[in-house]
Amino acid sequence: MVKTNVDNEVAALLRQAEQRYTTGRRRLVAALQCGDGPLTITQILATDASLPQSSVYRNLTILEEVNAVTRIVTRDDFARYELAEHLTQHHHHLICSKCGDVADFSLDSQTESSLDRAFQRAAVKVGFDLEGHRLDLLGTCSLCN
Amino acid sequence: MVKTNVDNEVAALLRQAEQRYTTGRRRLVAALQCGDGPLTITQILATDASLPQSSVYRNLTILEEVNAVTRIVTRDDFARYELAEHLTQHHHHLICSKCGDVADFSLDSQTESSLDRAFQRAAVKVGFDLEGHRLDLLGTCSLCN
DNA sequence: AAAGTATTCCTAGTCATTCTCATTAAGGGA
DNA sequence: TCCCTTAATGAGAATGACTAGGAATACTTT
Repeated sequence: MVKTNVDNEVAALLRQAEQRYTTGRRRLVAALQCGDGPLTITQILATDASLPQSSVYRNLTILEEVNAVTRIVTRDDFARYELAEHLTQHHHHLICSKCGDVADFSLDSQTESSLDRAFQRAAVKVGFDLEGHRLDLLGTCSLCN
Repeated sequence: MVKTNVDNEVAALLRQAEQRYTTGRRRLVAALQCGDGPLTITQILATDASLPQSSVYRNLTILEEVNAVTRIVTRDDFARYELAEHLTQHHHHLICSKCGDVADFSLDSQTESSLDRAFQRAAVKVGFDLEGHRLDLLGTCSLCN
């Protein structure tokens, strides 16, 4: 299953950094796989009440350092976390300006690669060394309108 | 001049909301026009030392409500502010992952409009009411590499 | 099983941001 | 122009998401 693969890959990433894949970290990764978009700390704690807040913060930091998790900041005043793209797939975000929720979506690969070329051109022009991009669509989600 | 136009438009936006365009707010708008990208509170205070911190925060909030200013959150733990797009022009951001600085850039209008169409298609598919988009290029700025 | 680490998780900070409220400025009417 | 009402200011205190300290606990290796 997908879950097992992700587990294995996260375990490998942690091992490379001489970190353990403990029960708490497994539960954290499992919680992140639940939502269909990045989750806030509060949502994570709600998903798995056995996780203590301070450990969630610390382990998310470690998982981010190890490149297993990505931290996302929208306009709310708290961060959201999701599994890194190489563990899932390249995608973007739909951000609801009413409820603040964030959901995933993808563009077809043709659009995506023409985007990449345009971005690369723009970056080179100003001497910027391009590593990636971030694309968010802003509007109102289907639940809010 | 450009400056005068922006001033007039900001004044109109504030008046619509029954807010005054006071000296402090004028200085704040002037400061925002200085950088070639969104500014942090610290940068604003450095640009115009006569502005008191608490007023800058409050007035930025008001200017944002009135739609004269946009608040931007990157991965740093503090916000950046810029004049709203309708007061300047549509643009995107180059975010340096080393120093955290944010600079503006634009795509040619052809690329931009094909982007818009692709986004609209993706949004419709999931019942999302699209209002705008946000595009950031991540990498290293010319000063940092 | 014991020693040596890595990890947990409660607690107490930290710091960007927001609130409070006494003071000051702006705009309207006489 | 001079009040007069109301909005805006600004210095300091409070808030709240997040982080650091450190004693207790869980692995791992021998």
